[in-house]
Amino acid sequence: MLQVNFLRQNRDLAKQKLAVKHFPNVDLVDEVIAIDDERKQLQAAFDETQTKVNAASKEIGGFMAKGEKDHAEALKTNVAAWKKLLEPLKEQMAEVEANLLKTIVQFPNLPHDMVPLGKTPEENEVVKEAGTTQQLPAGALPHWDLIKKYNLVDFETGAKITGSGFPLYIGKGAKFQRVLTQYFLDFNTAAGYTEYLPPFMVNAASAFATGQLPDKEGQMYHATEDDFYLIPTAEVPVTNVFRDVVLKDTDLPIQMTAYSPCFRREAGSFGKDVRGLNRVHQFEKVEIIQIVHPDKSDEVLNEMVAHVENLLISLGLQYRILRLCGGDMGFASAITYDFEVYSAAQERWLEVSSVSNFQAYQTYRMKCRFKDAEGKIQFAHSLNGSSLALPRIYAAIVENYQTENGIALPKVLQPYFGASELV
RNA sequence: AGAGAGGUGUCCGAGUGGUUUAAGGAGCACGCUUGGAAAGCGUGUAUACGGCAACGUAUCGGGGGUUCGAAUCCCUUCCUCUCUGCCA
Repeated sequence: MLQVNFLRQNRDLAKQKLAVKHFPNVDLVDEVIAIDDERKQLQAAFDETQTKVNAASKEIGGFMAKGEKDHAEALKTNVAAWKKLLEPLKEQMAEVEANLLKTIVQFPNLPHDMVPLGKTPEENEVVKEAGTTQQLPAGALPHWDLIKKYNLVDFETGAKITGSGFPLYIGKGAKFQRVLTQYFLDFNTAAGYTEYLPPFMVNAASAFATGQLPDKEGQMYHATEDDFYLIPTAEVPVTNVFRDVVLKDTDLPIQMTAYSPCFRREAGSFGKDVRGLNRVHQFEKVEIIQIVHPDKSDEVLNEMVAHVENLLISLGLQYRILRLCGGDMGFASAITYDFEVYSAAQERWLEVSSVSNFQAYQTYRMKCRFKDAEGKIQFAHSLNGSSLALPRIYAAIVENYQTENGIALPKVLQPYFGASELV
C-alpha cells in the first residue's frame, strides 16, 4: 500500500512511476489526495467539537460532585446540541476513510529506477545466463512422460482423490520431494535464515496484510465455516509474524525461511504451458523472507539473488536471471528478479524462483515498523523469494538428469537421497 | 464441543460510571551523587491521526451500544487459561 503523504509530496514522480507499471489511471493520485484533504477537514471539525464535549463532560462531573445539579443540567443541553453535530461528521469520516482505503489499495507499488520499461514478458531484461545445455540421450522425454514411465507422480489418482492439479507423489517420487525440501531448507539456514514452520491456513487479517485480500480473493481456497484461507505461499503466514509489531533497529535484518505447501485456485488460467508439473493447484515451496532497514533493501535484494543463484548452481542446472519489466512485475513489488531453468526436453525456460523487494509496500500495509537509532519510528522494508519452488525444479531435474535407462541426481542431493540416482 | 475464569503500557499489576491527566512497582534511558560501581535521589519512558506550534482527537484484545461522561455497564466477536468431552 502506498502512503498518501508520499504521493502528496511526490505527485509527478508517482505518476511517472505508475506509468512504468502501466497503471491505467494515474489521475487516481490526484483523487486520493483530494479524498485525504477531505478527511483532514473532517477530522479537524470533529476534533474541535469533540474537545468541547469532553471539556463540558468534565465540568458536569465537577458540578455533580458539588451537588450543583442546575448547572449540570444546563451544560447537558449544550452537549446534546454538539453531539447532534458530531453524528453526521462521524458518519462522513467513516465513509471517507473507507473510500480512501479502497482507493489507495488500488495502487501497485512504484517500480525501482532499475526496472525496464516494457509491458510483456518478452521485454524482461536477461541480466545473466549461465550453465550449459544438457546433452540428453536420444528419445529424451518431457517430465510428464518420465514421471509416468517411472511411476513417480500420478495425476489421475490425484484427480480422483481431489481434482485436477493435485498430484499424488509415489515412492521415490515422494521421497524426492522430501529430499529437495530438506536440502533447500538446509541451504537457507546455513546462510543465516531461521527456519519457520507456519500455519497453512490464515485468517482474513493476515491475507489482507500481504495483499491477497481484498483483490485476489478468488485465487485462494477459502474454508468458509471458519473463514480461513489456505495459503498460496508461505510468504503470507511468515511475513505476518511481524504484523503490528514495532521492532528495534538491532533486531534487523530478520531472515526467515519456511517450507509450506501452496494452494492456488489458478482461476482463469488455462491453455498452453500447463502440462504436468508446470502448473498445479497444490505444490510445495521453500521461501526466504527478510525484513530489513530501508537503507539496506537494495543490497539485501542482491544478496538474495546471489543466494538463489548459488542454489541453482549447486544443482548443476542451466539458468538465467531476468529483471522483470514494469508490465510483467507483481503488484506489490518494486523490483523483481525471476530465475528460469532451461528444460532441454521441453525446449523452454521454466520459472523456478522469483525474488522481490517490496520496500515499504507490505510493511506499511501491515504496520511493521522499527525504532531507528534516533528513536524515530520507521517502516521496515520486506523482501522475499522462492528458494525454491518444488514442482518445476523437480521437473527440470528429472528432465535434465535423465539417462537412457533412468534418472541421475545432482551430486549435492545424493547424500540426502541415499543413492546416486533417482531411479 | 460444553462449563467457568481471564485479556489494562516494554513487563508485572491496581482500577466496577466523574481530578485516572491509567495508581504503584519493575525494566530501560539520561542526570545528580561516587575514585569507579552498586545503592539512593531526580527526570523521562506507547502508538496513530490532525496542527507551523501550543496543543487537540482516538486507542485498556477487536467491533458495536447505553450515558453529559466508559478501562469500568450492555451486546457481539477473537484469543488465553482451568475443568469436562472428543481426538492423532
